[in-house]
Amino acid sequence: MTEGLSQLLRSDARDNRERILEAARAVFAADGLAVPMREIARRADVGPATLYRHFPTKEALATEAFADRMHACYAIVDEGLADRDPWRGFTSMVEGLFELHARDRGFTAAFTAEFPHALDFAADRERAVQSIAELTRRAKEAGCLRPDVELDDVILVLMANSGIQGASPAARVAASRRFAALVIRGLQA
Amino acid sequence: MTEGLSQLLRSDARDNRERILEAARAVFAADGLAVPMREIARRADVGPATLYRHFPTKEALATEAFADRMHACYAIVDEGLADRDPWRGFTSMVEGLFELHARDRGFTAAFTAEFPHALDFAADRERAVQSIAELTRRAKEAGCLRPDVELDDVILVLMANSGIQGASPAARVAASRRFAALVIRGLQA
DNA sequence: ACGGTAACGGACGCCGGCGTCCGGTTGGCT
DNA sequence: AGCCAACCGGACGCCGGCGTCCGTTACCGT
Repeated sequence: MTEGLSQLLRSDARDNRERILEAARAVFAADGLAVPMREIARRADVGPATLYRHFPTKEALATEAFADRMHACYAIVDEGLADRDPWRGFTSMVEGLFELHARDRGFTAAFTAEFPHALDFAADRERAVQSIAELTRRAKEAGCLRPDVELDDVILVLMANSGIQGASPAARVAASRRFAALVIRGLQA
Repeated sequence: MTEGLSQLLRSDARDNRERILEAARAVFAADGLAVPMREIARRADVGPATLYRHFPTKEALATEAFADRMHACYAIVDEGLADRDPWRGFTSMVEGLFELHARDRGFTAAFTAEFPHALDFAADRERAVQSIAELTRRAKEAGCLRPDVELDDVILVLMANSGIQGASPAARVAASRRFAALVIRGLQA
């Protein structure tokens, strides 16, 4: 869909659109979703009107900008699902998602639905959640995961991970890793 | 200090000050620290100027408003410290702090130093942190806590707990309790 | 009861973000 | 080369929060 539109766009428009998305990704990741639209426009070296023409609302911009992170999410979950060892699949999924969220502040906020009326990819998120549920079920069945752990608990720790804030992204990632180890220990049978 | 000033204040001023603090506590707990000062003034049935006269900055207001929560923090930590059983002291401390933070959104934000330049009670927090460190040391010495757990890990889970958001306070508290159980399991030897 | 003064709060100007309009520019097609 | 339409972005008006000033109110001491 994006490529389809891009083909119909004039070359300068396409360039601008791409630079806007790049700037949005960078600034969202670093500072979260609360940044002014104009700041993104500035970084993309573009006027405000151009930004608003391409993305009428911040939600639309975020949806596009986070599409790749969303795919990364799928990749992580699917990779875990593909692993023969259910427990290793489960733990790698947790670790992977934790790190992804630790690296990108804005995506974390978007994923945990801090957004006014939920992003467009709410449905996509649902799909990921179902895969996580499957992964959880398998790990539990294999006797590696404590039997009283529910899907909600996994969502819960994901939310909790988003609470880990730190000055530098590096510190966040490091803290996130330690937290992952602790959580996995707590979930293990 | 507060009572000292209150004695010197005229009766209407004292009333207003108290109503402002009450309103601030309520609205901070429910909506966090991001609420406009004027909203607090409205709820306290007071003009903006009066609010600013009593508390020149939002930081000053928050410091006063959260004083009681801070005392509750101390109480929880000291209670844990007073317990004969180091492990039970440690776990009750974790559970107590988790619940306190789950009940009050604003205090959580303030405690995890989300505030611009840290609240005045940064020193107080330091004191609490030292008590937590002592509690951690004892639990580790008793062989109940895993030996590789550091103070930072306890701080880490406290931060993580602040990431748990929910529509209703009740939901937050419930989620927080489950999280506490999970964390304690992960920390146990 | 009455004067003096502490305290109140409505009203003001400032600032920064928002979303949009329109004159100018530039890409693409003949 | 030249035209047209798509596209750009500076500039505008709006809004909401901020912090302060000053005329008015009402508390307290005599």
